[in-house]
Amino acid sequence: MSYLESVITKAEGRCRDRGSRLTPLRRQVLRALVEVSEPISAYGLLEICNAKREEAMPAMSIYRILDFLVDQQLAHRLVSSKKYIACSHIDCCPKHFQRVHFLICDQCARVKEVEMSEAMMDSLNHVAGVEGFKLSSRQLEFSGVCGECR
Amino acid sequence: MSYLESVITKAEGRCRDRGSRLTPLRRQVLRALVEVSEPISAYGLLEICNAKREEAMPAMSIYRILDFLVDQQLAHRLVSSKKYIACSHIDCCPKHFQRVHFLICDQCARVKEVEMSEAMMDSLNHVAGVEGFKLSSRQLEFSGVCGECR
DNA sequence: CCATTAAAGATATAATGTATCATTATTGCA
DNA sequence: TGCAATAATGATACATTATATCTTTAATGG
Repeated sequence: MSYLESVITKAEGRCRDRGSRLTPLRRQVLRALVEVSEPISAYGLLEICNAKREEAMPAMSIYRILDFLVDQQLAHRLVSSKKYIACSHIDCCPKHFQRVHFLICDQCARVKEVEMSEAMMDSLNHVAGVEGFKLSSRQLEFSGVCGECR
Repeated sequence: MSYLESVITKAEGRCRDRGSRLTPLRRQVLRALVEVSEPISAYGLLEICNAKREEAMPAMSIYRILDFLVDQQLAHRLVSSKKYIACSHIDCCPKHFQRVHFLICDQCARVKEVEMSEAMMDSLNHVAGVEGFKLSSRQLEFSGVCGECR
């Protein structure tokens, strides 16, 4: 079984566990997202999907489905670049999702998911706490230059 | 002299020091941005400015001017909400700008600028470094709930 | 005062994202 | 099974955010 197929199977199981369904359309979108493997815009992904379909789906659908995939922790939305990327932990465990953050290369735009240590998150929470804020766990996006581009 | 006027005067000086000009139009936009004091979209700010003008300026102008203000470290662009806010350090020193990050309240949308300690930035750089990344100093946006909303 | 450069105006359009209502598919239950 | 309730998708329209490009006006330095 190819990596792609095993990812889809895992994803399907995870959805089922959460009481939701990875429908054929959603599966198609997820498959395309995993295949491109780099951040892609909603419309970019729509174009790829529609190229493979006889009936084009509307933009609304891709947004709905991407929302669903993010919700299911199968994909991430990168707010700084308005792009989407498949979660790099689909095929292992979903526990990473809460502490995942992103390193985004300014030059090649590639993305690396990283996990913050408890200690680091504690420090960040402390900084916020001094200002009276309670941080909600949300992903951080760091920009920089990746090893390959240096 | 009002706070607003002192801010504008400071801003003008800072621009001059950097060899650029805070033209009347740019001043008008900055003034409006300082006055609203909360994050506002480019088009929202455009509307406010145009309400005060006999001749409406085009959308292009507000984007150009906001880019300029961000460049001059007089304003910040909040990428997560696609809004702009005046830098809270216009009237003191510009040295903060490099280490400024944002706490954004999920509920009231208000924003607090915070500075990270050297130690914190070192830790973050270390995490990135392990993955081969060299972070470029860019602002981070943390979401959470502010003291007043809790 | 004129040439050069910077800023602003004008216009069009691209890219991103959402609202809403109709239709189709799925599921659970009598 | 068959039907009601719910979930997903289709279709359409439109709102919001952002940029490209060319023209005109203003400022600045010699």
